[in-house]
Order: sequence, then structure tokens, then C-alpha cells
Amino acid sequence: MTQERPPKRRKQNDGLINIGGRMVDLGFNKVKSQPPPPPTPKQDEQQPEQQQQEEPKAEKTKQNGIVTKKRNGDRPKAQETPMLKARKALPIWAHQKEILSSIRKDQDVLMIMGETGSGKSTQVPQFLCNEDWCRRKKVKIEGQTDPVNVGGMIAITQPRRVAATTLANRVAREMGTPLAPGVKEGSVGYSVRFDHNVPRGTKVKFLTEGMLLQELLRDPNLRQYSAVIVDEIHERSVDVDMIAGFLKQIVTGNKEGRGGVPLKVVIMSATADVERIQEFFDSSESKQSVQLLRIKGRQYPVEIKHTERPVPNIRDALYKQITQIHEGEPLPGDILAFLSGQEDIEALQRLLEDYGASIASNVPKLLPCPLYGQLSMQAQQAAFRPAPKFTRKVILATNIAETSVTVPGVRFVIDSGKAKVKQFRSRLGMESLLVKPISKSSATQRTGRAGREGPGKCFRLFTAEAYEALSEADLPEILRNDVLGAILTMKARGINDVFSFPLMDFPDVDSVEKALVQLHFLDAIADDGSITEIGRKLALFPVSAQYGRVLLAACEPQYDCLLEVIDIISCITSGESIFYQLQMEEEREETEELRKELFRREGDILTYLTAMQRYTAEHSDRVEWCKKRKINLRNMKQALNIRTQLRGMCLKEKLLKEKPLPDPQPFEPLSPERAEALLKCFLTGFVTKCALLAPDSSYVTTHGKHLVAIHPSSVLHGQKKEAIMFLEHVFTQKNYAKKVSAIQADWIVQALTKE
DNA sequence: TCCGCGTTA
Repeated sequence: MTQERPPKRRKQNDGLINIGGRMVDLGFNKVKSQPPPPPTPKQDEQQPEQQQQEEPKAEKTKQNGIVTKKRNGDRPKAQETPMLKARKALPIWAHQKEILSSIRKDQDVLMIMGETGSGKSTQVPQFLCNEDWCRRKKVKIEGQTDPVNVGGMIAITQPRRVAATTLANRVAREMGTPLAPGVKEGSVGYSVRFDHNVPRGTKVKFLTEGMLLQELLRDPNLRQYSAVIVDEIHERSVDVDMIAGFLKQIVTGNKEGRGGVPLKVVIMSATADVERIQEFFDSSESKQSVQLLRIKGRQYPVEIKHTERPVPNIRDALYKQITQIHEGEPLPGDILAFLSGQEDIEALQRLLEDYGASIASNVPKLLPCPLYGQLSMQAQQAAFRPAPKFTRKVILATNIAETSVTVPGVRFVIDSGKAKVKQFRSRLGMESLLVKPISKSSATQRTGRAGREGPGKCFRLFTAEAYEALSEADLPEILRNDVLGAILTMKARGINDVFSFPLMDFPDVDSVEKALVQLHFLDAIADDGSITEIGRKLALFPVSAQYGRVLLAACEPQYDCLLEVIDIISCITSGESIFYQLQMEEEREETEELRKELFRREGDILTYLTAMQRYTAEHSDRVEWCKKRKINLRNMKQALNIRTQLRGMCLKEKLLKEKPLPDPQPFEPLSPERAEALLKCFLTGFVTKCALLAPDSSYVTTHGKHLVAIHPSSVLHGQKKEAIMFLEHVFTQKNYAKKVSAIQADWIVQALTKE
């Protein structure tokens, strides 16, 4: 252990803080040290082992005993461990006092704009958790006889599961109470779906945004928390926008539900639109202005190069840029190229493989590594392994590498400036997935990926003028998504007039009304717009309202197929698809032969059911079973988790009368009669998503009369059926129906005229 | 003949 005291020197930053609405430049230290210190590990590392290694052994001494409850900042210097030294070197550390003083007393909301590497996600919860206002209090609540506990914990939300769990582990180690299975007490915990670890005495709890939304359903006042920290709000997921709305209501409300104890809220953002978010919380009702702290990050410098002229062909430009870097820049230094999708990645990969075969033996080899979400874990691993000797990796990635995963070794980023963007069209009841220009904020994020391990370069395949023309930030997801789920969440939380709910961006009236009509159709809301018992149940299920409705219908005697419906919905909601796409000709024949026993001519719904039933009937080697059929093992495991969860919920809600028999159960194919009942059951949620075969052999939707084609991923692709029902409707190259089943036209009429 | 990325007692 070191006795050395860190040199008394102000921390590196260009600290700007906002005091009473005025930006104040703290002005200290504009000198850059040479070379810059390595950036802090980001919270989104894919491999947690990587982070484990950084921990110096010295910390172990603190882990056994009970940790002394000291205020942050006044620990004895003699005990300063390397880890504490590293923490103190983070740019955010210099702002600890400002952060604490700006959220004490009457000030309940604080905004922190901290760039990558500022240390905000790991340090801010630790700063706050020893404050007096963070203690648990016993209070009287009107209408309740016994006093109730309020506060004591800090929640910190993350958009992604990996971030929540790895950050929790890191902070736990920093606080000297590491998280481990079997350790029953500690100061740090986390909660993500299917993975909870909240020890007794937890003061800081990391959770996914979806998890906090679930907690809000059960406890609208978030009584167990003294503070909620909302991290990465700039990503603007639907969930985080909903959380922001609920938090604003709690902060500006009368606090009766919390026995008068205020809830502190810290909003943390990396970039973009901070003022807008600040304004949102800066409400006149609360009579307090929200302070904004700006904290510089710590990244290596990245040189940005735009093209002189617009590029006529992005694929050619990417190819040229990659080969140019490869031939002109010394090793080590991998390349990360951002493309819009799998098709582009595969095409470029083939070009680069041809190039690699042609390069001279004295030039380093070039190893193209595709990286996109649908790729199997095994295939993704190549991108994360260090490049072999005398080889440069070039990672061809989608947006997955922008925020979700971090690829080590990257010094060069090439940015195509494009990404696929989903947009829901409420008028047509379908979504589109189209290639669009990215935002400035996204371009900055991509650029930053070159400066994580050393100075880097970013080549943008668009001009500086084109960059200036980009929008500042991406359109928030709530303006691009179906709002049905969000509206149901509001209704279930007692917000009857959804238009009064505070949202940073409100969806247009038309799409809200469409959602209300749809909810009414699903019997989730009554004629007067109030939520029904059915609606309340639907909001509880971790599936879309439509799938939830099918689950409830499955209990009715005329359908009586709840276990089957649970299997199917588990399978569908486990991921994009359980079937990997087949590539090579030979493996295709062999795999298709094995897959035949899963495929059913009734369509995708029954195929999913068969796959689940055969998988769970398999008792020898499920891994091998998946491998042989090229089935996504990760999704199948997830599907089993969801199945267990849904079965448990149905037992609790008395939808299921008794516990189902444990696996493995022998496989028995569903009879045609039962199959018919099952499909009719799905019609209760999806009768608006049907199409009839037209005389010219095309399909025309019954609602809207649009042309629709059966997606190639469907087992019914290329087949002609009298009528089809589909669970998804997406415009990409054309109007596609996905997850398709063959039905009879008169079933649609029956389903519409029921009651 | 298609397949941006997440998330849910």
C-alpha cells in the first residue's frame, strides 16, 4: 500500500458551472498534461473480466471488515489506496462539493452534463449516499395508521442491462463491499430482469430504466428511495422519457405520498439538448431553477477528417479509406467502421477478403470482423479478441458499437454517417426501418470510439458542410415509436388524462388517439377512457399489450391454450428470431432437414410453439440441439426465463390453476383442432393485422387495404393462403408482414363480430 | 429472398 500523497494540484478540467442560471467558468487549469491520462473505463464494457483486472490488490484489505462510515472526501490520506487515487483523478471529483451543495436544502433537482470519462456514473451515487437527506426516515402518511419508512436508497437508472450490472460491481468494489452471490450485506446492489442482487443495507441500487418503471407501477411515490439518478438521459429512450415525467410529477407534487420527504433527482447526460431537459424540470410550479453542472470528460484527442466532396458511393469510399489506413498507418491500431446494416457489412466484408488475399507478404494482414446484433455470440467474439501478430482488425459494425459494446484496440474510426432508423406510422399501424443520416451527437459519439486507448483519427465520409447540416440530436424514441405501451403505463399509473402527463416531447395527438382507440379495442380502457381490470393486468405483464391480451384470452374456455400461448410469446419476445439465417449451401440442406420437424404449415406461430416444445422435450444436450438446427441458444434460454416468469405471474393472477409439469415433457404435436383454437386466440389481439389473398395473388390488408408481402423469414414466404394474420408489419424494401399464420377469412369476421 | 439498437416482479 502506498503512503504517497497525491500532489496537491487542482484536477484537470475546464470547469464550467451554472450558478443561478449564469454560466461561471471556474477557470482553473487550462493546461493539458502530456500525455493525457487514460480515460476511465466506460460502463458499457462487454467483458466484465476486463474490468476486474484493473483492481489493485491493496483494496482487499478493506473488503473484509465492516467499512467505516466516513463521509466521502475526508478519509485519512494514509489509507489512500490506488483505487481511491484513481477515483480522485476523475474530472468529477473536483466538483464533489458543488454537486453536494447544489442538491442540499430546498434544491431537489440537479442536472449534470458530464462527457465520456468524467466518472459521473460511478462517483455521483457515492457522493450522495452519505448525505443526511439520504437517511431512511419513519414518517406518518395521511390515511395510514402505522408510520412508514421513506428513503434510504439511491436509484441510478441505466438504459442497458450490462451497464447496470458492471457499474454496480465497480462501485461495490470502490465502496469496499463487493457484490457476490452469497454475500448478504453490502452498500451496493443492482436489479435487472432475471438478475437481482440487492443485499441488506444497500444504499446505491443500479437498475435498468424498465425496472424502475415497473417499480413505479407498484409504488408511485418511490418510497424506498431518497434520490433517483437518471443516467444517459440524452439517449432518450421511451422508458427514460416516461421516468422523467413521473419524476417531475413527484418533485412538483405535494409529497403527501412520501410523508413530506422530498425526492432528490439528479439528471445526467453526456451531450445534446441539455438545456431542453433542464427547462423541462425547471418548472414554474416548483419555484426552483434547476442547476446545471458541466463537467469535461477525459478522452484522448481524436483528429477528425471530413471528405472534400460528397462521396457518390459509400461502400467504395469505405473500402478505399480502409485500405488507405491499412497501407499508410503503422500497427498497432485497429479500424472501426460504422455501417448501416448487415447487408452492407457482408458486402464490404467480401470486398476486404478479396483485398486481403491480394496484399503483399511484407504488408500486415487485414482481418475483417463483422459486428451486429443478430450475429451469434461466437461470431461476435472475433471482433473483441486481439488481432493476431502482424494483423490489423477492421471491425465492420452497426450502431451496436456506438453505445452498446466497446471494441478494444481501435485507433481509427470510419463513419459512413448513416444509420437505420425505426419510425412508427400510426396512420398505417406499421413501422418503417430506413437508412437515414445520423445526428451530430451520434457522429461525436462514433468519433469518440477512436480515442479510448490513445490518440486516434476519425474519417467521416461526408463533408464538413454536410456535418453542419445534420440535426443536433436524434429524434427521441417516443416520437418514433408506437405509444400504445406508454399510454397504457400512464393509465395504469392513474393518469386518466394522458395529455396532461408531462413529457419532454409529446407525441402528436393523432398517434395518441390511435393508441387510445387500440387500447379500447383490447378492452384495456373503458368507454370513458378509464383503465379496466384487463388493462391493469396487461400493464403488469412484461410483454406488449397485444400479446398480453392474447394471454388473457387464452384462459377463456373456448380457447383454453394458456401454456401454449406462454410458450409462443416467450419465444417471440426473447429476441429478434430464434432461427439463424442459413448461409452456405451444404449446411443449409442438412440444417433444413432437421428444421423440417419444427416447421408447421399453419405458419410461424405454430412453428415457434413446436420449436419451444421440442427444445424443452430435449433432455440430453440442448446446446447441441440448437447448434445442429442453427437456432439462437441465447434467445432460447431467454425464452425459458420468460416462460418461467409468465407462468409464475399467471399462477399468481389465478389465470393458471396449477403448476405446470416440470421439463422435460414428451413432445406431442398440437392437433389441428387445438391449432385452430390457438390461432383464433391470437386473433383477439391481432384481428386488425390480417390480409386476404387477392385475385392477382398479392395480399391486401383487411384494415387499410394495403398491399403486403410475406417476409422471407416466415415459413409461409412464397405461399398462397386464403387469409393471413401477422404479428408485425414493417416497411423496409417493401411492405412486409412478419410472424405470419394461415387463417380462414371467416375467422376474421367472427373475431370482429364477437359479443 | 430479408435482417439498426435496447428494455420489462
